[in-house]
Amino acid sequence: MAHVSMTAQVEASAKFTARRDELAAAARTTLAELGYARTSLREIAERTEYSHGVLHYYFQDKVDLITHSVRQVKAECVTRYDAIVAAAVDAPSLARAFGCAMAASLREDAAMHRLWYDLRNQSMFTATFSDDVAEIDASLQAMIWRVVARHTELADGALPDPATAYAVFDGLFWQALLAFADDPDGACARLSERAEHLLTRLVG
Amino acid sequence: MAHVSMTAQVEASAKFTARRDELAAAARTTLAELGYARTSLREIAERTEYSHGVLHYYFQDKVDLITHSVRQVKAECVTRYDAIVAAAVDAPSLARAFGCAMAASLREDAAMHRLWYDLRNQSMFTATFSDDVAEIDASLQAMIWRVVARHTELADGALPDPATAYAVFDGLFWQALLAFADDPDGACARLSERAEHLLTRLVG
DNA sequence: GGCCTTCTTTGACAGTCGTCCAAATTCTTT
DNA sequence: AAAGAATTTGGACGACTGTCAAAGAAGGCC
Repeated sequence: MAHVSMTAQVEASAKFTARRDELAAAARTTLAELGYARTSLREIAERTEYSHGVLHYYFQDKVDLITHSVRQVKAECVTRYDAIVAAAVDAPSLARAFGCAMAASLREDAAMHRLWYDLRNQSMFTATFSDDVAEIDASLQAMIWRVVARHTELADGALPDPATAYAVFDGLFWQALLAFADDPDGACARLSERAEHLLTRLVG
Repeated sequence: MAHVSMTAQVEASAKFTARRDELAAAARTTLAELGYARTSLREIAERTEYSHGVLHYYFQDKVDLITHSVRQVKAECVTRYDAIVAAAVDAPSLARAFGCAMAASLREDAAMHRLWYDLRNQSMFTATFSDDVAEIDASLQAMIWRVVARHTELADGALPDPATAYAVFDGLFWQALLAFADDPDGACARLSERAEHLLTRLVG
């Protein structure tokens, strides 16, 4: 029954990693809600149906758990604008769709974006997540660059460099996220308009 | 001896606020070094010549102390580019001087900027410093706007809005600060170049 | 000198934190 | 059903936190 034992093992392993992801997702929720500074393992456990001790069964320590959470963040937002790029037929409509997509992302995933900015900030002090953060940051920059490069193709404009393009839209998004708490609708509307305008101005 | 008593009081008060500022400066140093999440009152006290108990003699509680530290940050960086604006004779030289000034600020005050971004991030979770943070943010936006508006005067270009201008240069600076840890010289050089280029492109 | 106000230290307190572990429980296999 | 492995629990630990109060030191005033 070698293959039976093997499938049992992979099933057990799959179950193990599934629960890992489940707990890491709870950690993500907690981090997004309370911020890194006030997130404790007991707070995370309270967002699950388990007790706090189980976290050390599935993760080596707190850093291991949070690292897993950080890695989950990446998958959620790295391909967000690719559909828009693929569907774009001319530069103005791409710019408009991009602005709308940014605003939608802000509206729907504000908590996750707060978490991301918080963790990215932490990486300046702890250096524990700095590798993961750098990797995600590079992915986001590449994502923005796909939008900008496509817009340049459609508009026959001048290209900025990828880093500048990312920095600019990132600054815009951060500002909108800060304003989102007070005035969600206004923040989304302004972000949409400014992102569209900035894309056309930056590469046109 | 009424006036003697009064001057004594004034001197005592001055001494009191002077020590407050001294302790708040130590808190600032600690926050910049360790980050908000790991800054404790005992860590702050270790950066002074006093013991940890004295902090509660000069400040009501931890929030009071950190609020004082945040307010100190403002005075340090709100008029940083004003001399450049006053001295500018034409648009290209203003843009160049602005880029150089940003790079210099990054090089000389990297720790303070890290602190500022960390505290601004915290304001999204705690709401304790959100008023102070918003006030400083508005001051910084006004500072950037003075640069951009002056450049527009000199170049006869189109004006963006103050919020967008601030967001764009803030994003640029944040990115440079993150890169500064690995490669200080390169980060400063790139920031200088990009800020100069972006200013001319944004308003020209 | 001694007195009184101001300032500083020290130690304690109640909580919370990450971590660990033995016991209890659930699930799987025989 | 019995036995074994895998999973979960909940309490304990030492360390650290913000806060506070009592004791002590320092300095000006009589």
